[in-house]
Amino acid sequence: MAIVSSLVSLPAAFALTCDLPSAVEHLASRTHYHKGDTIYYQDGPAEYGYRIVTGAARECALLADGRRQVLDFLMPGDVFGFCAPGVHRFSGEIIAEATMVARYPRHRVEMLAESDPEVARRLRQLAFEAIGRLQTRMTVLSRTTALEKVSTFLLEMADRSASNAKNSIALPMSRYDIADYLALSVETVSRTLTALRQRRAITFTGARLVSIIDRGLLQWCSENCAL
Amino acid sequence: MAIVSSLVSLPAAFALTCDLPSAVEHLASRTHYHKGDTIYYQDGPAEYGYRIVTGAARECALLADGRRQVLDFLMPGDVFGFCAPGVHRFSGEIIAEATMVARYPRHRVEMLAESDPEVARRLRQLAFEAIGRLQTRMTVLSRTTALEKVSTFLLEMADRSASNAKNSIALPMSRYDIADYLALSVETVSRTLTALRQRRAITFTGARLVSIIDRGLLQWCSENCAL
DNA sequence: CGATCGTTTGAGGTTCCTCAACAAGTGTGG
DNA sequence: CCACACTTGTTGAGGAACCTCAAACGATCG
Repeated sequence: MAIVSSLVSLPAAFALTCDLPSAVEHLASRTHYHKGDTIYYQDGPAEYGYRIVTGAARECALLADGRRQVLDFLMPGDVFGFCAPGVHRFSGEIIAEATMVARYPRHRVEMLAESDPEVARRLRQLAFEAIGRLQTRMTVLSRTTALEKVSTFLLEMADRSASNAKNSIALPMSRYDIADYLALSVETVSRTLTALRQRRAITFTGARLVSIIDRGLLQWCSENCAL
Repeated sequence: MAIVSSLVSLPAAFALTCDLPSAVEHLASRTHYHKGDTIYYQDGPAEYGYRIVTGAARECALLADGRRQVLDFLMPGDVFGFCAPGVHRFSGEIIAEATMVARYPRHRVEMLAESDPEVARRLRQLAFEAIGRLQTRMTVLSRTTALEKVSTFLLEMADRSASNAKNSIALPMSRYDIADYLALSVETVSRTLTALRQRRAITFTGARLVSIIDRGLLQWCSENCAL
């Protein structure tokens, strides 16, 4: 399995979006990955932070008994890997075909943060946002039925993925990924999607192309659950 | 319901433990709370960060349908409330009778971080630790049976609470709190604890006083699940 | 074309939730 | 002091939701 397809150090002028302060972006190098590539490995040294430029990835953990857990899906603009304490507790894996990832040497960013309050502030802000996202995710994982989980997931993806078409979702991940993200079995994810389709909350253009028909119904399902 | 029992601004010399840089501790004021008090409210303004000095608290969310979710238990030394974006997304509630909480004005701490790299670094570090804790918690919530959840919970509490007696746990929270923390029903929590007692993994000195007899068995239950 | 992967659907079993009752501890007021 | 309500914790019975096992179908790829 190819780990790194091509490593290109581009000058910062090529930056599509400057999510981080320019002083940090100057430290970045960009890599083009293919589906299935691993950016970093669980228990491997955590020397870099990352940002998705285009494409998509997942952060996942392999449990002792072989089960897999998807902790987060990473979409364009998402910054990750900065908070790892020495070693990565999870692995970062590419799920979309043409994915571009910006890489930042953590040690040098840390040094930058020591002298540049703006960098420090931005890092803090990113960490706080990550905490908020994780807390929201916890409220979804806990206390929810399959219908609530899947509905919430679709709304989340509609929000995060397409900036233009709010009701058209191109899911970059498989049903297995969704299942491991929501702590459900693949079959339950599939059945729940079918149920949502039969209730005319969504339609499928393809297996991974979802259109939201009735957003109100979807939101109702994501909160209220009981059908 | 009493919200704030007594508000005492103590000089930093009274600090029991200085978890934050002394420049930050100088901004702290300390409050003594009683069981049931609320430190801050969901959707209320987030002007302060907090640290538990003694006692225990919980951070919890009230869902639309009335269900409650405990996002975290807060034990002595735990810093929280710094990452709230303007308003608190959850409420902070005291669960132990005599609980002392240190309070830090967020705005002034932020200003301090702008000029003092050490403060900024410590805040970053705290945020990163919080992220790690949340990620661990997610792996517990997902993909686990009741036995796994409760076993993991007991081990976590044994680790966090008592510094001296590693195998004796004084749980400050009720079974309801545990249930809402693990996303289980109270009955399941109770039954699972009984099961662990019958298997001689733990014993009860009281309803909230647990002793670990067979830590290996408990760890096995927390990972392997299937009995 | 065969093989593998991803997705969907069906049947059966297990876990956990819900409803219900009971016991122990605590506080209140007569 | 005791009756009473209330809280907290435990246990039982029944049912619903979800997981597991199994099979079938379409798509992709060598």
